Amino acid sequence: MGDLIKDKDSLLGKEVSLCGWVDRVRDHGKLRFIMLRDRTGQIQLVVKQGETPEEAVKASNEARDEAVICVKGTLRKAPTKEGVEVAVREMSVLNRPVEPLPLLPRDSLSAILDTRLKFRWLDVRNPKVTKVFLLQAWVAQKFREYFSSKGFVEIFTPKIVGAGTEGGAEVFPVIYFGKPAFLAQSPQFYKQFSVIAGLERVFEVGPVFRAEPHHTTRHLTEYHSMDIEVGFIQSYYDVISFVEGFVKHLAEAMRKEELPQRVLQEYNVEPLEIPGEVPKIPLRKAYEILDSEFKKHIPYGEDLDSEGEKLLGQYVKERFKSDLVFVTEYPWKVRPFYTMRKEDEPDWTYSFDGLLRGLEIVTGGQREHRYERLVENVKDKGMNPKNFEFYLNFFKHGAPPHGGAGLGLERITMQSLKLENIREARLLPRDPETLLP
RNA sequence: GCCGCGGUCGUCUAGCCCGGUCCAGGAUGGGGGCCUGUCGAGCCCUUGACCCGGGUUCAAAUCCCGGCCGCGGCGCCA
Repeated sequence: MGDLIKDKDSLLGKEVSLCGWVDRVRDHGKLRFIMLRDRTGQIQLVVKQGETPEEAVKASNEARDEAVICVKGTLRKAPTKEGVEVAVREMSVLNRPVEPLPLLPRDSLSAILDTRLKFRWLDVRNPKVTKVFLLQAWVAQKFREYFSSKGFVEIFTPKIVGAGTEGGAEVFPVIYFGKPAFLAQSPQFYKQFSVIAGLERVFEVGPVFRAEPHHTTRHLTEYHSMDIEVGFIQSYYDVISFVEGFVKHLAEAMRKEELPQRVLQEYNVEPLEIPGEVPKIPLRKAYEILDSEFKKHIPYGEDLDSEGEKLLGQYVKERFKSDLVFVTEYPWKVRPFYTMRKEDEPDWTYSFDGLLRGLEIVTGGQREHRYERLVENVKDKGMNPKNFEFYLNFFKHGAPPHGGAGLGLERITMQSLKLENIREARLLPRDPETLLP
C-alpha cells in the first residue's frame, strides 16, 4: 500500500489488487468507506450502492474491524489524506474475528502496557508499534554491517552451558539429559574462545538470560546482546574505538536513511547526537563531576547508581552535545574476574561502560589473557579455579591480548525512541512474572 | 529479594478519603437501527464490571485481614 500510494500518479485509473486488515469502517448505509491496512500503510476503499457490484456490497457487510480482506478495484483521485482511494469491484472476506476484539489495534496505545502485552498480536498491528520492530531490526542490521566491514566474523555460540559465566548474575538452571546446566547469561567465554581459536575478530547477536527478579522499566530476563571481541589490541581504548565507531555509524545512518527517519518521526524524537569525539570520563572523575555539578555523592570505589547515570547523561549532553558517554576504569571489585586490572593500580581495571541518554547500553574492556594472572583473579574473587578449568584451559596455549564489549539491543532501541519501558522494545518480553504469551 | 502504590464493563476510566443517594456513571468497543462522500463520521436503541476468600456493620465498590495479580523504586545489570 505504501508503494501504491508512492506511485499513485502512474497507477491512477488502473486496476489494483490489495489484501490487508480492515482498520476501520465508516458506514453511511448505502455508502461505505473501509480503511485497509497492511504493514506499509493504509488506503481508503469505497463501496457505493449503485456503483459497486452487488456481490461486493454484500461482502462488505462482513468487513468488520480487523477482518482480513482482499479487494480488486480502480485507483482514483479522492479528497483523502493519501489523495487517492480504491473504488471496489470485487471483495472477499478471508477471515473475520470470532469474538469482539479485546484490544483495538488502532487504539492500543491508550491501553496500559500489561494489556497491550497480553494481546500483543493486536497491539503490534498498530503502525506505531510495528515501527519499534522495524527500527530494532535495522539496528541489528547496522551492527552486523559495521563489524563485518571491519573484518569481524559472526559467530554462533552455545546458549545451553555447563557453567555460569560471571559468578555474579543469577542463571536459569535447566536439566540437560539429567545433568545440571544453565541458560547462557552472556557469550563471554565463547567469544573469548573464538578469538583465542584464531578467528581474531568476532561478533554475535543473540539472546542472553538473566535470572534476576528485577522490577524496573529497563530490565528483562531475556534480551539480545550484540557482542564483539577482538584480539591483538594495544589497550582497551581500541575496544572503545570500535564501539564508538559503531554508534557513530548508527547515528549517521539514522539521519540519512529513510526507514529510521520515518520511525523517529512517528515517535517525535531526534536522531542520536554523537559528536566527533565522544567524551570518555574515568569513573573517579565522574564522582567529582556528580559532586560538584549535581551535589550527588557516590561512595568512592562504588559503581554509579541509576540516578548518577542519568545525571551524567545530562551533563555530557549539555557540555559536549553528546547522547553517548564512556565511563572508564571501573573498580576491580565491581567487575568480573576476567577483566584486566590496571598495571599500576590493581584496584582499578581497564574497563568501561557506555551510557546512551543516561542509560547503560554497553559494557566492555580488556580481558586478562595471561594464564597465571587469570587464575589469581579467579581466586581473588573468592572462586575456585577448578570450577572454571574448562575456560582457563583456553589460555594455556597462546592467548593474544584481547578485549570486547556487549551492547543491549533492546536498550538501544528503547533509548533511540525514548520508550518509557524496555518491554515495549521486545515483541514478547520475559520478566519475572511474564512467561505467556 | 526488599520497599512503596494499585486491582471497577472487552478496553480506558469516575465513584473509595468522609460506608447507605451505586441493582455502580462516562467514553470506547460489541449487537441492532437510520444515513450516498466520510476521514476520531454522525444520531438513536441496546449489551456489559466492583480480583478471590474471610471479617466489621442494620448496611461494604468504599473500612480491616489474608491470598492472587499488576505497576514502580532499590540492589544488580545490557
